[in-house]
Amino acid sequence: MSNAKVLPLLEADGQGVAPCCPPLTERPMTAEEAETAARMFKALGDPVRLRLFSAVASHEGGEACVCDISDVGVSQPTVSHHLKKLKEAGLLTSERRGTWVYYRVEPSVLAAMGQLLIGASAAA
Amino acid sequence: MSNAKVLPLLEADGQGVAPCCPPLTERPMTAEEAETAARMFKALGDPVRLRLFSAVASHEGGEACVCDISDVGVSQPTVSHHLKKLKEAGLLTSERRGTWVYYRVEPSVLAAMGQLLIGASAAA
DNA sequence: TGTCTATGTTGACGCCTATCAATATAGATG
DNA sequence: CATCTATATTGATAGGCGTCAACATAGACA
Repeated sequence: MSNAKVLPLLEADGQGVAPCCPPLTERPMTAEEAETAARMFKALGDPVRLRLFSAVASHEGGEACVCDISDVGVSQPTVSHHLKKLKEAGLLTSERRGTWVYYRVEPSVLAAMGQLLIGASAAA
Repeated sequence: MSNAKVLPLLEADGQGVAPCCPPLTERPMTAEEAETAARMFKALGDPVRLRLFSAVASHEGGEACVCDISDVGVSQPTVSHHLKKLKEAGLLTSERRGTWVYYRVEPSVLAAMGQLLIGASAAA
């Protein structure tokens, strides 16, 4: 039941997800939209988290065990802390398989963020 | 001489600009790449800054006077502070025209950030 | 059950930052 | 020059956050 919650940037939409906000350039964001979207940008606003996220996103299958990505120059508790933040921001999901925990990036989240910045582009 | 400096995410490339980093999903980012890119995400990671940025980006001509966008629920010094941060992050440039100061968004920055998230997409 | 490995949690510490009031600066205009 | 408006800077304060050591938890395996 680790990942039952809905991603902050996205809203449940049947079986898929839909972006929360219009592109940045379309109209001024409302306070609520900004609150939601900023949470995600904030999550990527730390160099260590960005490296962890990139490590997961670029790993084969779009998922990686913590042990595969934890070589980022900080202590193990700090890695765990950052992965938790990325999870809370809706950027990663996790699943335990035996001894290891695997983190996975939701492709639609990347697409939604991209649309936020650019406008029309690839959908998940 | 307000905007002589080069944008952090981009590198000077003749008269244009080129992205600093490969897409997040291509390979794990290096520490340096992450440091650079995180600075920009961090700048957008505050709700007030995100609203200010969106207000400028969505304004006609891609630029706006401070007086046009400062209705975001915080004091005038705070608005000024956030605009400065966005400028330091390379997301906005500013120019004084008479009594007013106009902020402008660099389109290539949006494209670069989008590429970082999605991969191939629109170039400036 | 005991032990080992992998990962998460807690508590503490120091730094960063968002915010505001007060003040300063720049340009326009009288 | 005096004054008004628009924007920036300064200084102070409170809360957030990144980091680590110490400890806790969860599976695997003997």
